[in-house]
Amino acid sequence: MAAPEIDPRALADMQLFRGLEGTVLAAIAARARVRQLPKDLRIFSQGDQGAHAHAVIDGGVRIVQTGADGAEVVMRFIGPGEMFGTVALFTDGRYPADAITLSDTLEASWTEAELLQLMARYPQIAINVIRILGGRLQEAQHRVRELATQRAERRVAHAVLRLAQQAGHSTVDGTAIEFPLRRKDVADISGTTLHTASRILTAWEKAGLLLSNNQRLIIRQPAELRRIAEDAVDWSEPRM
Amino acid sequence: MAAPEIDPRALADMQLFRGLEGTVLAAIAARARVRQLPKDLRIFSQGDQGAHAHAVIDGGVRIVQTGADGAEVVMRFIGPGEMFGTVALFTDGRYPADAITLSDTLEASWTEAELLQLMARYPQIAINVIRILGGRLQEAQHRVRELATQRAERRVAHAVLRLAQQAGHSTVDGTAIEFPLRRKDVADISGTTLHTASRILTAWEKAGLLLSNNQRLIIRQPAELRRIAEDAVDWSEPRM
DNA sequence: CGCTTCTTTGAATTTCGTCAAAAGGCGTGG
DNA sequence: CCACGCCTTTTGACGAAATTCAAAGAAGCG
Repeated sequence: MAAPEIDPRALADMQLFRGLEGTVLAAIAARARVRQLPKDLRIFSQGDQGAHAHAVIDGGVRIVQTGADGAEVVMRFIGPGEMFGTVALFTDGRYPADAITLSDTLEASWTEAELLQLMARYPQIAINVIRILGGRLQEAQHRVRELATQRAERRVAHAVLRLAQQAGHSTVDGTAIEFPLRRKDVADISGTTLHTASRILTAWEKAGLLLSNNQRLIIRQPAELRRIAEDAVDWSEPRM
Repeated sequence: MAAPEIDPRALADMQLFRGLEGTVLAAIAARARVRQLPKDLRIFSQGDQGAHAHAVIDGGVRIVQTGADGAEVVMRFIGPGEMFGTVALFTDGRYPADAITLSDTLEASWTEAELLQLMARYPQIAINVIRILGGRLQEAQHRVRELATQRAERRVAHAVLRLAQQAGHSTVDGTAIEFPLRRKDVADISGTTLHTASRILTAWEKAGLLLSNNQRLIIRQPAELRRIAEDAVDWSEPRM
């Protein structure tokens, strides 16, 4: 197991500390709380008080929001080098979603107060936070537009492509998505139901666009998927 | 009409400059570019380069994103004291949406470089920006969940309530929303069509929940609207 | 007063969620 | 090694919600 210490060079790759010098990074690393976490651990829960700034060094985290009615939406998957828990910073300090590890994960975190001190001393950090939040906001707005205007099939196509881009690696068969994805996960990212997601993915598999095996997705024809995401092709029709 | 000068006290009410002293505010006001803009003016367009930090002093602005297919979504309405154009800050400098005045509007803006200098000198400003972006992100995520899981009527209810909270002022009849809202605007914030929005609002008006006159909305029974937003009451049914 | 923009309303159509049920996989424990 | 149970996936049928199509009124503005 990794000891709770951290290589400052790992920080250099993080968006949060981009543009800082080595000595500064070392100071920041010294202040970090670093933890090795098991798979399926809940790092924080929706409504929890006491916001920290978190970052994934290795592994992955799923951010899920649950509504009063129990409906779940996956807000985001966090990979190495990305920060999370940012929304609550400097506001009411309550996390707006659950964060759960996708696999064994090495995580660093800082308290709000620490981050505040760091930002006061190194304004570049504040700029970085602003940049990160701006990017997330842009992404969220993009999703809002998708959900508001596009049909389920297109949204699923977008979601799969996004995942492939974010966490895909090439194999002989095509681009494989690293982590296991249940149909329900796909549905919860795409804003549809388990059933609709299943129908769509099955149709695509029959059409040879992708492979689905044991919760692993492999994209075989990204170009076609992109056509579906952008144009209006209906692959759910029987095809021979 | 207002000359292109600005009362520092107006800045004190802005989220962006909260917590700053009067002398500082005066300095910031001196650097601002202030413009009186006519109704329906496009302040910036999706894809434009050269991001500024903008703020509405008086009036209102509609932020609209348009997809490749021409579908429009209203990302947000900006009222007095709110900033906009924030997403593009410190990233690629390209605005991700159009900004159009809802009525005659007094607007202040600062270049990215100016804001950078101000933040370096007054770190509180950076904190404020982070807080604003965090809030916006939270709101966007909330909308994602809404769109992914709720029916049109509920979404419209939420949208109206949000607007009332954001830009409502009390009148004898109820809470009036400051800026003019076409049915299409309501539809585009709620993620539905002009027609559905019209049907829903008309039903509510018949039920006495709100008044709609000349693109002005007045909420008469916010409690009932909140019931619709949270519970599952169907006010579109004929009722006598 | 005519034109443009906005709103309302009806009817047909479609997508998608809901209900229901069965089949497939995988691991555990007998 | 097989049986059992749990979780996941598939599939069909149905219905409801909402978009689409169509058209007519209403209201503001020049």
